[in-house]
Formats: sequence, structure tokens, C-alpha cells
Amino acid sequence: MIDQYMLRYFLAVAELGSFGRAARSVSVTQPTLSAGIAKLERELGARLFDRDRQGVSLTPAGSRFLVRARRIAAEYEQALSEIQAVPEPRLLRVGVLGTIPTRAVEAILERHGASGADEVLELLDGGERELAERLERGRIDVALTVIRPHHARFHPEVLARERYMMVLPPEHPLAGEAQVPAEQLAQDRMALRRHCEALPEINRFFTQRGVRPRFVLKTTSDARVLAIVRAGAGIGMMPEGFADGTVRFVPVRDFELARDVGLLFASDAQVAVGRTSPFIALVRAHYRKA
Amino acid sequence: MIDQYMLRYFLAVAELGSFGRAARSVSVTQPTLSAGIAKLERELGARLFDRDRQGVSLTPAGSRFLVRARRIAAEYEQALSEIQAVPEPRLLRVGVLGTIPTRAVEAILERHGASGADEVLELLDGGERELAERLERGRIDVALTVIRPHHARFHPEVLARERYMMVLPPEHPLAGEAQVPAEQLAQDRMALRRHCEALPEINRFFTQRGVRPRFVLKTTSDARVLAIVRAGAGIGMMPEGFADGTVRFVPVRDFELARDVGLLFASDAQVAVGRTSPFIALVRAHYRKA
DNA sequence: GGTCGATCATAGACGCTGTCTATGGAAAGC
DNA sequence: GCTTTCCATAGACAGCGTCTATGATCGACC
Repeated sequence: MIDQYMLRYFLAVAELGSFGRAARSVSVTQPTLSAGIAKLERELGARLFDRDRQGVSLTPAGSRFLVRARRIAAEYEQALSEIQAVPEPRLLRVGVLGTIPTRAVEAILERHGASGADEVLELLDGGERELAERLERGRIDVALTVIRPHHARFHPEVLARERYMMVLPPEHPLAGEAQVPAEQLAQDRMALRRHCEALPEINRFFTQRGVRPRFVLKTTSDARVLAIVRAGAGIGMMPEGFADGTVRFVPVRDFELARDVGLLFASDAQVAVGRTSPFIALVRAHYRKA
Repeated sequence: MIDQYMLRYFLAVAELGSFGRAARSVSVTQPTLSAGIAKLERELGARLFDRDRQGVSLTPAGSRFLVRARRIAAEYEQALSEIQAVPEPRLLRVGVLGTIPTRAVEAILERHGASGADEVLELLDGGERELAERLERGRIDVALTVIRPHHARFHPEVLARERYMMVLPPEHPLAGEAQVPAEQLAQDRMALRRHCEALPEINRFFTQRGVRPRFVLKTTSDARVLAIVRAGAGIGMMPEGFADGTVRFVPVRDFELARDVGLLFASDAQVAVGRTSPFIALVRAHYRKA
């Protein structure tokens, strides 16, 4: 069985001349890609690449196979675009992760309305698992959410990497720092976002450093967290995407956790739709700017 | 992701006009095939078949896709045959299941030698698991063994279905019957093949009928079982492939257990080799005759 | 010449998904 | 009616593609 993923890996390596770079370009780890190429070579019964230092190069057999592989990939593309010749009435069902800043969604929707596109939207809020399930069942066409490794089947498109940062009121003594050590936050009281996907890791990080902050609020409302911080009643921990100028976002030293925000598509067909949808274009534009 | 298996299912349904028949032709169950087509239709965002009574038929979108699907399948074929243009020195490493009758292997090897083919063979005996593992690692090219559902990845090719039958000496009172009920064998003494892959099921069958035969021999040698039977010292239970004219093979009533004997290939490449190898041609011929 | 960095291969664990068996529902035939 | 013949659905299992962690090998650089 020569599965599609092997062709993808092969084309990437042939183009980039390196297993590592190819792995990054197809969003898998290097061992995964090595295994994929190894399996392809076993299936074909021929070595496709010469592994030298300073880059891998195609063997003669590899060159011949490259021609075929390109053609197969092209046929897949054509089959897809051909069958979606009639794009149907433009209804796009969009799942939006609850922890995507409301402000961002609002701004995109506003522009979408102003653009006068005849695209009808159905928006649906939900958690990570809920959105994945609805994508799976074809109940939504696309989701704006956090991208995880096991989302590979949904044709993930990462739009932005958002670090988790400390949220401080502008008048906080550390608000001007480039970064703050966890220990200096022991006195502050925290607004705790109970719905945060990174909550367990954040807790672990602080307890490992012996810091056990008191909380002033437990909530599932991001707006309320920002309100508390603005009022100077506490501090918070949020993805930088929530930055809005009224509060200060400061990285915590040695805390590298981030989330990848992006699009997931229900199917190949929806990926194709995504290339023409005005709404999705606006989503991309929003994150390119930010 | 439009994986290869979906294309295989689609082409089968398009050709045969029925999910059930298509499922049989690609060796999966009907629900599996239904799920595959459903997924393909989701991925493409279009219905490919109209499900009516008296047969399914292609939708317009399905017809268009059929053209592409055929082309992709053809490209796969060409890529494979092209890369194996140079077949290398003809060394074929063959794994043979221990419970394949020695007589059969012997006959095939004899004919192979007589044919004067310049194909060098390496034979290796082993159990089911051992052979599968060696195929997996590419240590053997092909295996003649029992085919199981989970061997799908080895491109299985079933050559014969062998029922398990009672082996009786020609002078046994039941040797002439078309079939014998288990209960009438309670008095006989059995030669028990300890290496038999079906031993647990055979035991279960007899004990469920309250028959608990005494054994006269426990062995891992099929030749010795046949010797015991020939000598009239006991009876045995073996796949019908062992029939050789010196003993009688009689089906046991209500005992339907059978094994599928056939070929497994290490990879796509070896399937291609299998199309030209004289040895494999002889194996196929042997089972077609029998 | 050791140490570091870069690159591809290997080992073990995890979890998605394609497969199975068992069952449901709906149309056609007797 | 009852049976037969389709395809669809539900739940369970297991294979394999993926990950992290580690090893092996070579070149570069004081």
C-alpha cells in the first residue's frame, strides 16, 4: 500500500533536500518522516534517497518515481477541484473555540458584514472536543480553534502562535518589565479561568517553583477576568491574543507554553471551499495583522 | 485525505453496482465498505452513488470522479512497475508455514528444479507469527501460510480453502461415509497434532458434544500422525490438504472449520515480483489443481 | 582531539481510525 | 403477513502512524 501520506513526505524531501526541513514543512516530527520514507522504500523495493552529510539526494530510481508521484498528486488535486465545480449556496458553518477572544470574532464578523459578501454564516461556540466531534460528523465545515497534533486529519492551518502571558493592570509595579519571574507574583491574587485549556500546566509550573498564588476569582468568562485586572483587583494568565491595550501582557520567565490557533477543516472539500470563502479570508487577514 | 482504500472501494462499487458484491471483491465486510464510501463522499463534499433498490448507480458527480479515480489507480500501477524495471538477480526468500504439507512443498520444489528457471530460492519454515514478523521486517519476500483477516497489509492472495477433516484408515468402518457425526468417534483414539493452529477450536467442538476422545499420540510431526492412521492405531484431524490416497479424509458433521491457505507478500514490490516468479507460478498451479 | 551541533535512525508508548460482529430499517417478493 | 435482500448504524478491537526520548555518525571549530 502506497498511502497518500508517503507521497507527501517523499515530495517534501525531494523538494527540500533534507529530512528535517521536510518534516517541518509537512508538520510532523523528523522520526515520523523517516519512518514514512523507509516504509515507502520498502514498498517499492528500491532506495529513493542517498543519505549523505550535507543533504540527501535522489537516486536514479527516486528521480523516476518523482515524476509519477507529482502526477498522482496533481490528479488528486484535479479530482477535488473538479467535483466541487458547483459550490452551492454559500452557507458556511463555523465552529469557534470558546477561548478565542470575543473581540477578535466580533471584528471579523463586522468586516464580513461590511464586505457585502453573499455568504451566509452559522457560528457555533464550543470546547475543543466538541468542535472536533462536530467536524468529524460533518456538522460544521470549519473550526477556528487550538491546533493539536492529533488534528492532522482535519487539514490544520496554523494562523498564529500565542504565548500564555501574565496579564497585569497598567499601574502594576511589574507592568513595564520585559518579563517577570514567577516568584515575584506570589503576593498577587489571581483571576482563574476555569475553562482554560492550559490550566493544569500553568498550575504545575507555579507549584514547581513553590509559588501558590491566592485567587480572587474563578470564572469561565474571559471578559470578567479582564475586568478584574483592569480594576486592579488581581492578575491573570491568558493567551496574548486577548491583548487589547487596556491591560499589560508580560511574559513569565521560563514559561514557554503557547497555543497554536488556526483553522480545521471537516474534509478535503471544505479545504477547497476555504480557498474561496470571504469569511475565511478575513480570519486569515486578522491573524496576519496581529 | 482521500486514501487509497477509498478509491479501491469506489472503483469496486462503480464496477459491480452493489455494495455487497463490491465488499466481497475487495475482501472486506459490507459495513466496512459502506463506511469507506461514506467517508469518501464526505471528503469530496458530494454524493457519488444513488442507492436504489436493484442496484446502486453513479451520480453525475460520481461519473466525473470515476474518470479521475481510474487515472490515479493507473498511475500507481505504472509507478510500481516502472521502478522495478531492473528485477535484480532472482533471489526469492520464501517463508513456509510448518503445517503446509511437506509433500506439497516437495512437489513444487521438484517441478521448480526441473523447470530450469534461474531463480534462486531460500526457504524458511516457521509458525504464523514468526512468518508475519519476518515479512514485516523484510527478511522474507513472500510467505505460503494461512491467511487471517489482519493480514490485509500483506496483499493476501487466497489459493485454497481447506476444511479440517477426520483422517481414517481405509479399513475403518466409517471410512466410506460422506460425513461422520462426532459422537461416533468417541471410541477411537486420536493422534493429536500439538502444533495445529485450530487445536483449541477442535477441542471445543468435541467437548461441547460430550465427546472426549482418548489420544494415542501427541506430536508436532504431521508425518507421524499419518503413519499412526495408516497403521490403524488411531485417527486424526487435519486440513484436507494432507490427503494423499493412503488414508481417508471424511468431513465431521456440523464441523465447518476451515483454513485459507495462500500467499502473503512483504510489499507492493514483492507483489510485482510475484507476477513473474516461476516458483510462485508453480505454487499457484499446485493449488489450482488440488 | 575532544566537544559541540546537526542529521538521520531506532525504541517504546499512545491513540486515532479502519476493521470486525451484531443489529436496525426499509423496500421488494412470495 | 413473513421472508429476503439490501445498505446504514453502533460498539469493540487492534494495527499502525504519530509522538517523545535516545542513539549513532559525521563535520566543524577552537
